[in-house]
Amino acid sequence: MNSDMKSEPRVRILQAAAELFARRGYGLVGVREIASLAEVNVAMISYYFEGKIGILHTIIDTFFDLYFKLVEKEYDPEMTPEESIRHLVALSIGFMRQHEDEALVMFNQLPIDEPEIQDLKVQRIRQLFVAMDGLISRFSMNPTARKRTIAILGPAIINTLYSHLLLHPLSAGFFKIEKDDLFYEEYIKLITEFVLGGIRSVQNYILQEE
Amino acid sequence: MNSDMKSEPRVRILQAAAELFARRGYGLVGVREIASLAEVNVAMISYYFEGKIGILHTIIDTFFDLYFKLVEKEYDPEMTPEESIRHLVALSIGFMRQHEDEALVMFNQLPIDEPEIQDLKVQRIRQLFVAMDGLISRFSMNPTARKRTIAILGPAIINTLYSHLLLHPLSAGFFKIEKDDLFYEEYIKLITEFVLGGIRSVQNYILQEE
Amino acid sequence: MNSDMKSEPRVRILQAAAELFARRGYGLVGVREIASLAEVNVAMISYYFEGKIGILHTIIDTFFDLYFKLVEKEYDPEMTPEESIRHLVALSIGFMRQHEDEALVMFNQLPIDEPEIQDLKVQRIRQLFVAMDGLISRFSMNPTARKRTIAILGPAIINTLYSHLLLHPLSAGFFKIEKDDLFYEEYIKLITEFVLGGIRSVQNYILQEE
Amino acid sequence: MNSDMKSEPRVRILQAAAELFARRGYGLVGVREIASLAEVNVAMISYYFEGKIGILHTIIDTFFDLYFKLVEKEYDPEMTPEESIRHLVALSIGFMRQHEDEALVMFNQLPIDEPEIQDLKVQRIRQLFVAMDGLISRFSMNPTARKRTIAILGPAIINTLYSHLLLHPLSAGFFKIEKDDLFYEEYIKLITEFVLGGIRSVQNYILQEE
DNA sequence: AATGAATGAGCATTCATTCAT
DNA sequence: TATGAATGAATGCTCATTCAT
Repeated sequence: MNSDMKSEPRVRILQAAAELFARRGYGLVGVREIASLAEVNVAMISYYFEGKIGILHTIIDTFFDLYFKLVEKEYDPEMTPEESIRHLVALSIGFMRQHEDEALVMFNQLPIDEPEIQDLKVQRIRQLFVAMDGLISRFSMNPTARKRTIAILGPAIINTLYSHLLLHPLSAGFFKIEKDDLFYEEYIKLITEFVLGGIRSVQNYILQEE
Repeated sequence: MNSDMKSEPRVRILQAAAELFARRGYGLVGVREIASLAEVNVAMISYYFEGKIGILHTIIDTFFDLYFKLVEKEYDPEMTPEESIRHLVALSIGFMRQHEDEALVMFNQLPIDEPEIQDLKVQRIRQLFVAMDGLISRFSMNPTARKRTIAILGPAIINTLYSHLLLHPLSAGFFKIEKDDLFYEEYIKLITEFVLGGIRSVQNYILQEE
Repeated sequence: MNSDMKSEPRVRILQAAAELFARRGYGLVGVREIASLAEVNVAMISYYFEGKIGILHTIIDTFFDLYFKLVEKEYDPEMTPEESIRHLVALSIGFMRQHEDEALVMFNQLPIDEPEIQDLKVQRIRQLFVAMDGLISRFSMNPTARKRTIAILGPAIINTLYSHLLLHPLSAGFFKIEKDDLFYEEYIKLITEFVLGGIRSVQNYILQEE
Repeated sequence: MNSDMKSEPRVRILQAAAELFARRGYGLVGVREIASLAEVNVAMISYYFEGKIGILHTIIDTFFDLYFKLVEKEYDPEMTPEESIRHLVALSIGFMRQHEDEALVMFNQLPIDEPEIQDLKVQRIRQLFVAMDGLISRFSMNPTARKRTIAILGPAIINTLYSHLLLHPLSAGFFKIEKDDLFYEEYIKLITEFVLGGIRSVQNYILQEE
């Protein structure tokens, strides 16, 4: 038997769905298409995930669970704020590189307002902001400044980190850049400098303002 | 009759579709839903736009046409690079505020790989990168550094500018911030500092490296 | 064109559905089967009736509307109780002969407990009992006796009237009786005597008991 | 373990199926629903009954076997015709009270024209008519009169006997009558008088006619 | 005797689009 | 322009049944 070549059906469905959702959007992908790519019977989708929406639910859930587990494991309270950010940026970009489809699904399907998914997203993004708040709080700021900063910079930084996923497929076309190890090395360096420079700049601006 | 209260059917369809596409994604929105919100007969959609995909096409096209027209009008070659960026950031954020639904459709439906749309997006995003290249070129960099910088920083900056559209609906929930004039004033200031600081930081890093 | 040969699609769907529901039960009949027999596109079923259950709803509604309209038209307050019953029995049997499929659907699909249908049935059967109460009240009985009588005899009489619809397809097989005009003439006579004799007998029994 | 509380799986399946078929109709009930209510694995249904239709087959078969066994045991050739009918009416109503679900399934699923079931029903209902013929034959009638009488009165009487099962759930709602021992005592008395009165009346009518 | 996974066919419904009016 | 009816394909899902264990 070659059954040892395939992973179990449940996992194959998740992988197939993530790939298709990322490329064509949740709404345009049919369950038959997923089942076909995953090489399972259509009925298995309802069997394992209680419907198409359940796959999306599981993808997002798993993505965040893995991410937060990773961050928790790698977090070192001894680091300086700058070291922390350098580490986190590298960590996050590496993670998104490994889970490219899932990350794209997560961010691109964000506006889907199926109630079941909406709740999940609110909860998960909140986790992200809480974590980010902990981080930024270590830069010197008064509480008010910190609140507006996190509310505005939080989304900006998250969006910056995954920018290559969203736009690079297009930009790569113009600049003939391959997304290999070398590219990611460079990407991490530049984005790290960009984010750090951006935060410092905002910090100064706020201090001046007071 | 109150028909004088309504804008013309073609426009009503575009507005209704933008709103629905932004909220629920292109694939999950049906033409009947659009027609119903626009208060037109379903057949009118094929009549005006030759199908559902034609609406998306028109939304993206119009969005970019308006944006580039605006940038062209406002661009002043006498400005210093920093002034240019300050101006462009404010301009772009203001524009996206005015065309929130259309911007969300543009960015969130990016992954849809319907060939007809894909071509359009590649062409339009290229325009964006070309414009951006012209801008960043005025910061002192050698040609190689400039290429990698634009390939990486381009997406990062674009993503930063519209970050509040994607994530703010969620972040606002946590921080109880209303998206009023005051918020946008603050948002433009901080994002401007963030982007400028980020660019300067990357510029320094590249100069050091050489 | 031969379009003048067919009745309008809405009506064809109702007729086809009544026939199939009567023969095979609501649950075993598919919308494709109905559409095929009615020679319409499947989508027309949702278009006209908002789903399969809507057809059943309409069949039951129409059946009762027609019946009550008929009874109302034919009712003559000058008749003696016995004359009234004789008239009603003949009327009802004739009506059910004309609307055989619909009557079978009505009575055989009674146990289906879809909430939307259940409500409808309760309401319609109540109408039937109210009408029956008005009739039986004219036989001499005290109020208590009348209540138990109507509660028990009501269902018995209704069931008696349509007994040939439920069981005759089978009994006819044994006795080689055709359901022609002659049969119905005989059927009406015997059932009339049966019902009248039954009511009189119960009436006597109750008077004796007191 | 509380497994000693449950009857054996085969019986649990039959009971669960009877209840569900009676309430929602054979076609609308799924095997998973039956299995779930019976607390057995779905596969057991095919194992014990060779498919869903096999359950219906068994329910009808068992219902009639028990009924005819009861009638046979209780039948007393010494009784007068009237005594026989009085006895049979009481017997039949009592039996249907005990096997309410099964009786409802039997009568309401009558129109299902699955060939396998159709044959079964024809055979069983024939048994019923034969028995009934034996009974009515003891009222004085010439052979021709007897044939039409049995063909018409047979279904009428059967339908009368189980009328409370079909319509009483609804009529009870209006008259606030509980189906307790007292109700059944009354029900048997009135239905007995109704049936006897009806038969006598038909008998007289036929004698007059000759 | 019993299970959970799997199958392929079928379900009711909705889709974007077309067409005669 | 605008409409309501109509179409055929596709939608997500559930069906009864089977099978290896």
